[in-house]
Amino acid sequence: MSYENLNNRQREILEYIESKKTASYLELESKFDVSNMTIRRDIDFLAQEELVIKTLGGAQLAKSINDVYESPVANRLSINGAEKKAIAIEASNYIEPGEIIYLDGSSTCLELAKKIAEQSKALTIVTNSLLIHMELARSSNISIVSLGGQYDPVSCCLTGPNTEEHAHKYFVKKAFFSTKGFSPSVGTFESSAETFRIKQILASHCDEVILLADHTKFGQKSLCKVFDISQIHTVITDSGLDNDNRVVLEANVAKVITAQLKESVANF
Amino acid sequence: MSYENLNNRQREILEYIESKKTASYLELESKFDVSNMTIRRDIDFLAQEELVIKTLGGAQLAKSINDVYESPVANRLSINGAEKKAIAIEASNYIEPGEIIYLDGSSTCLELAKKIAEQSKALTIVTNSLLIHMELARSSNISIVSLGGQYDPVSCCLTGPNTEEHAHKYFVKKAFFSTKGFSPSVGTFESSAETFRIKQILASHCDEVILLADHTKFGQKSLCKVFDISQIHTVITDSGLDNDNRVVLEANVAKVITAQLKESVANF
DNA sequence: TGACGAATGTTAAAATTCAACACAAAAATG
DNA sequence: CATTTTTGTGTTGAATTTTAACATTCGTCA
Repeated sequence: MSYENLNNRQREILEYIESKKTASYLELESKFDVSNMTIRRDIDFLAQEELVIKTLGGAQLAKSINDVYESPVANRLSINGAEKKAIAIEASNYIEPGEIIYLDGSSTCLELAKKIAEQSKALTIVTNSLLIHMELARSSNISIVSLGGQYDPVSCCLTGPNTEEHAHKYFVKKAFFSTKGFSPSVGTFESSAETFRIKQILASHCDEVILLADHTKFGQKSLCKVFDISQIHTVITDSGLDNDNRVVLEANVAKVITAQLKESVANF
Repeated sequence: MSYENLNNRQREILEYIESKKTASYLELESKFDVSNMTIRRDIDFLAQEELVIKTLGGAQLAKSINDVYESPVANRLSINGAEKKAIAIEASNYIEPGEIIYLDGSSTCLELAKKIAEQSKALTIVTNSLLIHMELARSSNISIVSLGGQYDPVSCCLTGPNTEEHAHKYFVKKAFFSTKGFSPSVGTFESSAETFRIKQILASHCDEVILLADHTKFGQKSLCKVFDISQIHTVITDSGLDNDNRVVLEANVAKVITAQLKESVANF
């Protein structure tokens, strides 16, 4: 599922298919100047990973929720997929039936939304992410509240002043956020200011601010600081976190939950 | 695309593939007791309609925007599909580049949204329908504004007091509505009061109220009246409308646009 | 009835897939 | 440093699948 399994050629083949929606073996053969069999094996692999679908003389894009999912957010999904999934499982277990929850529009929260939709807890979920809304809409036990506003095609989220105003109306028990970068002594960082205010509003309208941050986020800083470390009640991370960061983290936030990663990211 | 093109066997094959996600020609051959070639041609047709994807020895489900689309609204799409498509084409031609538009959450407006997404007019579109939002999100020329609020899984729309409050903020040039029933002397009717207010608010916040009503809607009344005939500026209907209704309609609304139905619903 | 068109069945040629083996380069081992 | 092992790639031909062309059946309508 995650891109790190792919070698260069496979990655390029996937990108090519992503751009053209479909490609023939012949086409790819000459484009990459390798034998038919090699392309064939690459496609076999990509098909196993469910990234493409094999057709007669070639392959086409698989993406189950086609167009909307071809968003940058969806692509980001594949990065550190195992960590995000593990964190999403821990996070979903941390949610009690009946609770009112906010999910922000990050790829990690999208994973969490998938887990939530699979379970059948009765929940009320507030979100400004179209992708999360779509995932949750599959489950009949979930009452969904969307913050309206201007749609941002890059993040697949609703943003802008009207979203912010709408956000002021809602109060939730647990608010889940992800982040671009996280310093366990300083706080969280984002590269754009787009969703800055919405995150701030919801953080001040909840009982518990929960940060989902896999170990690769630690130490990364970015353009603007969103949350001060003192605002964060709970952090859910994965077992890949090094000890130095863990010590600082545990000193600065009230609760740390660690999702256990399986040793190998097995492809069955 | 719409189910009425399909014969019984094709419909059953599709249902079978929908339930099993994938099927082989062999499997289908014996299941329907026809020759390999017949199944093959059925699958070819279903693949042309983009309902399934051909794979080596069979086919698998295509469903582009998977699960959410299995909603009651999406199913309603297939009813009078030809009429709705024809009306949607007329309606999309009636929209000028740069305009600000409202689309309500009906199946006819969803068809219109598809047509709009296919074209590349730069538009700003306000909607409270998740399905319409998803369709429009495919096009990069469209600025989408979502009315937030409580998600209603039956209609796939956002409703409730917060949606209404949000709706008060927006003013559009043309507002497109559909309806459950329509009397050309009285007005429009809905069977539920859910979206009543939102429709009313937008109708009072636009320059032009446009009703999309295929000929089957005429004469149908229902639980509650939404628009008085005097509120409606323009009606787009199809050529299947009988003369009596047409005379009354033209006497009561300023503009009537008629979408021409093709005699046969040809498969190319 | 019989001519017509649409849907289905039959067949064989063409194309594609697949599995087995061959080979070379890179990595691991002693 | 030579060697074994592993990994990735190429080649081949048999097996399978697809395709196109033609044959047949069925129902409809003059």
